[in-house]
Amino acid sequence: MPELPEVETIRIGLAKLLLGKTIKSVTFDWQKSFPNDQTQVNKYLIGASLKSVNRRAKVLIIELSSHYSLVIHLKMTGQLVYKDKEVRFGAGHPSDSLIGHLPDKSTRVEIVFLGGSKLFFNDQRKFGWMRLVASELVMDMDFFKKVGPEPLQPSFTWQVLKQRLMRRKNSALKPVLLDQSVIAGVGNIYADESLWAARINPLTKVGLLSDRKIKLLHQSLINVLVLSIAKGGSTDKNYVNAEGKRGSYIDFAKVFRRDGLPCPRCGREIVKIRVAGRGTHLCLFCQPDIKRKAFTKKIGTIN
DNA sequence: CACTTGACCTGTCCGC
DNA sequence: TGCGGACAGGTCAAGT
Repeated sequence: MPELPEVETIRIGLAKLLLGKTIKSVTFDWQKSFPNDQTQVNKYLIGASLKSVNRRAKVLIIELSSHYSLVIHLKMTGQLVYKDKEVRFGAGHPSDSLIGHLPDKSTRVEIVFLGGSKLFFNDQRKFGWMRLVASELVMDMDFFKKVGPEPLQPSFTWQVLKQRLMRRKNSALKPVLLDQSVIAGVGNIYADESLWAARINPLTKVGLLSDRKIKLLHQSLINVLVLSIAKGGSTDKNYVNAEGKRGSYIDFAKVFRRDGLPCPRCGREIVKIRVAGRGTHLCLFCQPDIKRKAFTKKIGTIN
């Protein structure tokens, strides 16, 4: 669930809360969540201070003074929550926070800083991971070597999008948008939302897209991602920011998780289908299947 | 080689 | 109320 806007929101929060802090100790309860050996942890993590917090695609990279970095992928249910000694979660409006007492049963890694504040890596489904990697080797990790362009960089023009998409001409568009080697950071929520905004059916073959449609998709992707970052991301079930707070983008979503409700543009019912194994939300009227349209036209001609 | 399916996990929800 | 199964959806590996 954490996609580009959620990870970016966490990055901004962590940068504000963690920079300059020194790591005192680390504990973990699930080997796969943090597979480094104890020698490396003692040498490069304990005693190191935090220099910067960066993001590439859906991955966080916390650079340490030891010339090592903590590379973190939250996958679907991962959370990174900072807790200062003084901060009391549960204070404020109850709907603001999903986090109660920490650590809890989904806490996989707990990092304690000098002074007593803590960073919790929670992950219900244990798909996420955190890894200690020499900073100069981070971009050599397999994932980064093949990952596509950042959609919010100015260099991500519609022509770049077109060129990346056209490597997969025969594929349905949606799975291509989700492919991190094509574009970085887009997941299920923002794929559905940007396709709705651009009025493109998710099953449309990439090779059938006109330049006009690609320009529209390009702008829609950027609009959706920028708005979501401004709203602090989407909280569907698990996602919270570095302070344990929800994001509100889901209130602005037009189709995602809105099956059965009226399309905000035409009023017809939003449907949920399965595309490449993933739940996909769309308006069949606003996002007609190009193939089906062509077929209908052909029948019409025969008649 | 392009594309699909299964594995990794746990919690929740739905039907019987 | 319990129980099995589907579903949630990011990424890699394996299969067609």
